[in-house]
Amino acid sequence: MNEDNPSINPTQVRVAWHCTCFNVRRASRTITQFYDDIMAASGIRATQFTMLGAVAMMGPASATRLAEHLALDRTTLTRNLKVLADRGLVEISPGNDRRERVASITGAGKAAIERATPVWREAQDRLVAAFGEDRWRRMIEDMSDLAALTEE
Amino acid sequence: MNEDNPSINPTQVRVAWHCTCFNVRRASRTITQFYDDIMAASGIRATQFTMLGAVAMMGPASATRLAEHLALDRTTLTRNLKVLADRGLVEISPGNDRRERVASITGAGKAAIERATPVWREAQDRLVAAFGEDRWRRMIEDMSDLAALTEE
DNA sequence: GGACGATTCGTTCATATGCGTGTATCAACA
DNA sequence: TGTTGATACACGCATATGAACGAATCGTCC
Repeated sequence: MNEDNPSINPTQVRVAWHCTCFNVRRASRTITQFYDDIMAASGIRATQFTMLGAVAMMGPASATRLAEHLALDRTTLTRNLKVLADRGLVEISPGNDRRERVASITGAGKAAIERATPVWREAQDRLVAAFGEDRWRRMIEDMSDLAALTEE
Repeated sequence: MNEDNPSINPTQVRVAWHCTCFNVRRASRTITQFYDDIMAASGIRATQFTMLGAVAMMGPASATRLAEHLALDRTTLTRNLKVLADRGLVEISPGNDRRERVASITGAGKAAIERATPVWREAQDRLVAAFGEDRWRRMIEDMSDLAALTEE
């Protein structure tokens, strides 16, 4: 490694503040907290709400299929799912293929979704109202397209 | 908890796909990987590049000040900084106030920034080109505004 | 029916993220 | 000067994220 202590060009450093990755990660942090604060009373976080919804919607589904659908690493999904399984909100059972393990929503999981939906909606509505509905809709599409673009 | 196994309204579940939090987190994941894949050869990740840039730009700065600037929890920042400190890219030293510990960039840290900047720029340029420059610029502003809006 | 590439998954390692609790220090005030 | 509220931090707990490696299983082709 070059150790000769080169001086940093301030412009070069400052330009990093336009980094797409930094901006999207920062937004991800603040928005997650915004949702989690409002959803705290429901007992589940925004990330878990998404995961539960995916399992409920896709029915009994393998980890690989759920992961692809959420653009999430398979191992990450398995572990996030385990947190929900430990709380009895989803059930992990063997699939037809003996390699597969499929996840399905439980009664408690459905109840948790029902309970969390109003607070999720409150968070969503407050954010959309504050940001402006048209602008919000446009940004969701931008984010979705950007995810599709950078997903290999 | 309500255990009577209510049936889930498909519309209600599907609506979660419009969740701002889900969309921004998914984009965060795919974009981070996009940058990290391209930047892999440089030896530092996009998150670390941001952190190094912040330390370089803000000079010797306390964890609290850096954290506020990056909209990052202070404890998260301390630990992320430790990874860089263990590799000799930043230095943690006591500040004037004996409670404080300030971080500053090292020679190796500056060299790492210099080395990583071209590959970071390649990732950034490729993404901007693929997404469209005007649309990209607008989206960065949207994300920045949204972060400001949800940051309390 | 066995060899082999492809698929599905688990495990381990490392990083990223935030919360709660407790401790040291500081600054200001009675 | 001693107390007291505020500040800056470390540490432990829990979750979220992905890479690398390896094991089990499946399907296919000889």
